[in-house]
Amino acid sequence: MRIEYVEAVLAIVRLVPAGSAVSYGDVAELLGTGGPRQVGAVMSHYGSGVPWWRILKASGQAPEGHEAEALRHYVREGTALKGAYEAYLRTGEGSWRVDLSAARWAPGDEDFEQMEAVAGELARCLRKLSVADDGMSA
DNA sequence: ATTCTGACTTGCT
DNA sequence: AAGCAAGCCAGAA
Repeated sequence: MRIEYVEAVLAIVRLVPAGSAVSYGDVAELLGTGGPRQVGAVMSHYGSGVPWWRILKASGQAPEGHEAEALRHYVREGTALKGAYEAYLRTGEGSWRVDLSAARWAPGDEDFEQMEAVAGELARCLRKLSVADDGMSA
């Protein structure tokens, strides 16, 4: 995992406002590089410093192993939820999910600008690196 | 080079 | 709703 890629992912995550969320696949798409699993890998290893709970599975399920903490954030931020989350808060039992159809982040014009800047910079770095690789193999 | 693994997704049961 | 298989992208062994 290139450090440039990690930084790009984290930059996108920081743009997601409280109360909303996007899927790993969404981030990958915005980035234009890699896939959902790459984004997941970045969050797994480097996500502790950003609002990681705003990035989740396309199904709306919180990241494995962090459901309880994520739910606290959702409730505090007023993120749209569906299912028996209240019961989960009390007993730790029951299934619930983020209602992505309602909470999914809709980037504004300024957001697009920043994302484009991030994606562009990443693309530039990766292009440079691939050129270097070609040089090595030749 | 090959195989395994994973904070993923989608489609099918 | 829940489980499963396949597809997917990359890093690690």
